[in-house]
Amino acid sequence: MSISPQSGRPARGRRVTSADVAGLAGVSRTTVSDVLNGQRIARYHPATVQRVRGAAAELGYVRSAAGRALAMGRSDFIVVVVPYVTYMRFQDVIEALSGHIEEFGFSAVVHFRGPKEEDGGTSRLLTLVETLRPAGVVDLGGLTPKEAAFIEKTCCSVLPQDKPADPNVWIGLLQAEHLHSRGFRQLAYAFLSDARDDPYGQTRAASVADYCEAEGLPVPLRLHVPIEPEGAREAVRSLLERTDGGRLGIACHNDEVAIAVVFAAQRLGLELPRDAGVIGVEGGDLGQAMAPRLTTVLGDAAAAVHHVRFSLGRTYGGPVPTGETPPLDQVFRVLPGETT
Amino acid sequence: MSISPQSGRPARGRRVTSADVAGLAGVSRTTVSDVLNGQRIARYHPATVQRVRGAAAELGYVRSAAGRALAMGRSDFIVVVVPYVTYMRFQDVIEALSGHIEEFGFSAVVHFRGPKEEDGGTSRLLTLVETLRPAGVVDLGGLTPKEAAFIEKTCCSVLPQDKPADPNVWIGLLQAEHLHSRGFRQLAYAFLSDARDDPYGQTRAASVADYCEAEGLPVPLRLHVPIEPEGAREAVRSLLERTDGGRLGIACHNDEVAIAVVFAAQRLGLELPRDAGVIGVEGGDLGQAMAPRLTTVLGDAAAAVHHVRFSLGRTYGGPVPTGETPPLDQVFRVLPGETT
DNA sequence: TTGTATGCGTTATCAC
DNA sequence: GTGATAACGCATACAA
Repeated sequence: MSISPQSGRPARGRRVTSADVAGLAGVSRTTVSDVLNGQRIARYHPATVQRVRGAAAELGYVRSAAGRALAMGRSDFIVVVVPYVTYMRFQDVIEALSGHIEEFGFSAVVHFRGPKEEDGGTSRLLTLVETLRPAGVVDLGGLTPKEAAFIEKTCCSVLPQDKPADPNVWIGLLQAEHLHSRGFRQLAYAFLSDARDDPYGQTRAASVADYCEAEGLPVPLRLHVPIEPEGAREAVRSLLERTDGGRLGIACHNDEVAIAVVFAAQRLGLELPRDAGVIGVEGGDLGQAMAPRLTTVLGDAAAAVHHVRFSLGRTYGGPVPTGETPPLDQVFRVLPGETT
Repeated sequence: MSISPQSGRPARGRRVTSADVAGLAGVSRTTVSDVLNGQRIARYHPATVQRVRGAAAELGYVRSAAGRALAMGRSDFIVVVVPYVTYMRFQDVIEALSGHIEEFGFSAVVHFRGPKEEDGGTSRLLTLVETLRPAGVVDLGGLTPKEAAFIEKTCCSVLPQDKPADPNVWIGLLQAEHLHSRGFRQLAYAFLSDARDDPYGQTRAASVADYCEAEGLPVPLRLHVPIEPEGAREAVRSLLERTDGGRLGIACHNDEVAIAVVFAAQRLGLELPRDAGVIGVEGGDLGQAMAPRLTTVLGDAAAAVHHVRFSLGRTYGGPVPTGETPPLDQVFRVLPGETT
């Protein structure tokens, strides 16, 4: 049994351990652990606390994730699962989410899902989760119920637990509502024609369909639009052939698709919004910078993930977040342009 | 001291450990470790190897990252550092990178840098690195030399070690070259006007400037373009005031900026490419779907990060990757549109 | 209020 | 060829 250094600095090259801090501060490792975790800080003499903190700072001590995870049975990481979708304003979401997660003392680990990577017991995600034993998993969509159940059972909670009105439902609704309010009765949903599975698009399209049914509008048409002039024109043309010639309101998967549709329609001799209406989503300012200005659904990334903060607070009992979760109708709103 | 289960299945609820596998297979933990890591597999009896593997599979055993990291001194994670830039085709890069990383048996942990988050000893990144003790760090740009040195010193290697011709240099060069070849002699670089620090933009602008100097062109102008109609128009107008009226070639930070510039120029009565030229970058197909079709620099995300695969192979001595790293002029190329 | 002993799951060293 | 044992760094129940 080697003698742990009871005083002085640890040998250079070795990583600083809590024993080193304890040695420098002249206390036990237990004390160091308690103080640095703010566990039972009240019980210790203030001077002791200061000594420990000073020693830790002086040595540049930082807890080992490995040791901690091993002892506690789970790590301080929270895995953020990003579905396999093309999502323009994506970094903003991650940024906001990371902020919330770190506020609770965790570190965000972003995991991008691959194409058609479901179940199969041995998916990358499941392996990561079993390997890393994270404190939690934040689902940005695309997690199958089976997977979620598996994760919950084997290791940790999946947030948000209470599916709080999927934002995609709201987005589809806003798009349909807006188009209808502008006098479009025959609606269509434009998917991004792409290898991606697009769980978001499915939900939004379904939401549009629900709106139409509720309002007594015809069943919405569907089209798949590639981001490329000829393909987009083809898609729109084939769409027009399927209509009775009435004014068509097209809800698009994102602003990229919307832009492709707008120019395809123009090339086909349609005039917007006289002959057809187009609305995008994701509030890229991009659509606003071009002509015609694109009508779109503007989203506040930070607000959109705000409810995760509540889930975190509830699950990990940290400081209760202040402020209310913004209602969805404040998170997303229609930004009227010149295409509807 | 509790008796470890020497046979039978482990208690339900407990996680499966290598001792469980050892028990079921009737061997020691050492053997399990060796076999499952393919360490000295030749020395063991084939039947033993099979028994161990079978037991592991049956129990659904998966190594604990924590235990492994603790014993080895470092984890099997590789941190991918994403700079604080808006990067349209960003998911593709991460995807390709993750693929490479997992090919070597590591897991990718994507870390997004925040705004103005440099040095300061206690940055999020440095904490993560010291906490997680990753096997390596992949720098997508934005890591200061000081930070890189610190990381290399305290824990692990930073890839790619041999800065292989920064792609951004190449991008700037391509843009400048193309504009020049279309007869534009007075160039300008359009930054994205945004809170982001934009290490990419700086490099690209510098590259454009270098080209101009080498070719005897006037020093390129600079402008900052917000993605929004009025602001963009203002930026372009103020740019025009600073020129002698000659044809202006504008290299843009990305396609978003380029689109904003194109429409701003149109609104100011300029006709492209007669009065001015605009070239974007990032090869969003987006620019191709609109009118006028945008001239842009098309990039192959997978190819762009291919050199990281080599760095990985060199550093971790895994299977030597096959195929050559594609030269930069195959990774990026100009896609001519109607704006130059 | 502080120290001691033990376990977490893995890998490495060495004895058999 | 295979097995026992000692770290690795931290947290925690328990003894003092």
